[in-house]
Amino acid sequence: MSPRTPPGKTRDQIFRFVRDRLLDGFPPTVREIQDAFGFRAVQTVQAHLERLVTEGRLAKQKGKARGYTLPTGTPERPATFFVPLLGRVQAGDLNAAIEDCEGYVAVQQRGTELSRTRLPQEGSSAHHHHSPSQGALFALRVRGESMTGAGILPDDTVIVRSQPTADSGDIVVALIGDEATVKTLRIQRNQIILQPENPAFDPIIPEPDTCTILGKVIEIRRYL
Amino acid sequence: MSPRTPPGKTRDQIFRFVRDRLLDGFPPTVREIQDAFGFRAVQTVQAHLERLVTEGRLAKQKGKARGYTLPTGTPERPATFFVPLLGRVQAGDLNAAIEDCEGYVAVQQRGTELSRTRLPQEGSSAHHHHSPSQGALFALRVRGESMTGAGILPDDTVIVRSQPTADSGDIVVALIGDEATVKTLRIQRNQIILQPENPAFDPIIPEPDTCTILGKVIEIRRYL
DNA sequence: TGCTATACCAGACAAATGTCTGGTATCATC
DNA sequence: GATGATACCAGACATTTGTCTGGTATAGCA
Repeated sequence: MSPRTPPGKTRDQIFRFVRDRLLDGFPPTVREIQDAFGFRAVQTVQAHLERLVTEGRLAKQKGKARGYTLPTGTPERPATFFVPLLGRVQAGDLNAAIEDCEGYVAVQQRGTELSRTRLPQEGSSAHHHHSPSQGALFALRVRGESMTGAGILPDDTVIVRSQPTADSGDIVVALIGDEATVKTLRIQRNQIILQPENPAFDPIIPEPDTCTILGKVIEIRRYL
Repeated sequence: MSPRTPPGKTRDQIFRFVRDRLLDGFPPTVREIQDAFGFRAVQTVQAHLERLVTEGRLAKQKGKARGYTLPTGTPERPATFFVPLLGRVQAGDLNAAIEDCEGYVAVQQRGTELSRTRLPQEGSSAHHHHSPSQGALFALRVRGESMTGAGILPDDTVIVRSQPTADSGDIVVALIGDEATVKTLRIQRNQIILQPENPAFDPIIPEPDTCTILGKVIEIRRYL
């Protein structure tokens, strides 16, 4: 029999082990934990895991292999999913651009977008299509210096939530003619103004029906 | 028998399903995939998975439950892992800050950092500690306006690679006294200067041995 | 002393899950 | 038509893995 450890200490180490494995994307089995700690009985591990669950530090799916997870919805591990990084957006055809994207970017669910939570159980249905419907996310590389005043530099990546309208003051991606552009949206007297955040650029007041709002920028990233 | 699908299409959807599940941190079983797609035979799924592996789109651990993983970072789909988001960094004790972090941020491997890949197989050993050793990543929330000129605003999140030194011109996180700060590093005549990117702030020329470079900023994020 | 809680062990059972063998059907190509 | 490739099905088997029952030992406490 292995030497006794102070109450709670082994359990704490087990928790970290499991947590690390979960963050690595590969949940451990009870026997893997057993081996890692050198226990000679599975039950030892299960007792610890059971307590970790009752303490709320872990969640489990009964009977499932590798069924331990971090409790859902905790800031410890927000849901993560992939959004397509679009190369160029041609006139209106967002669907095509999404099908034919440059790659995918990992985005984490944030507090305000609880609506589109995707639980592991729901999964993706078999014939699920990426669609730029209301609420879908995509990523876009920024061109030009028109938004430097808002801390958006050329070559930054913006994460965009598709929506046909936005509030005044939101940073949006709009399609003017054939080109997608990032600007601050201003609405004055029912008129749409696309406002650059750089004194060297002039506001754009698009003719009606020549401008489509693709969505609202919800995140900005820069890779150095 | 279900209707036939065009060659490769079903497989592509299976790949996405598996990939999404992996990013959610819970690899699927073959039977879960089977159910999700409505197949009446497990073998159907396994044939697809086998091909995905030979095509290099998936990797697997033979015989293990939920044994499918994404292959180590291809440029198309870079490896994604979670780095700790530190609350406050107290004097020198980065280890403690990492142990006691606010949460985790999903970061994708980028071209230059091939060195520190952590494979699922290596796993964590039982008594493995997170250590901010050379190359480890962590995230930090930016305070203050001293870097607005570089497009880094208050409350932005920076992703940092731990390293004890950096090149002149790099944006770094440095520990001065008790406080962690983000600045541009300048080295002139063997002297270290921490340069704000905001005319309202003065450069910091730290006394020798009162300044530790925690690491280099490799990514910046802003959530709107 | 007895009681309870904790840490751990031994061995078995049962469910989940990976793997296999052998089949049908459709499509394209020679 | 024959051939090969692909998509799919049916059912079984074997391993992995979760779960259970019953046990020892140590520590703290009334």
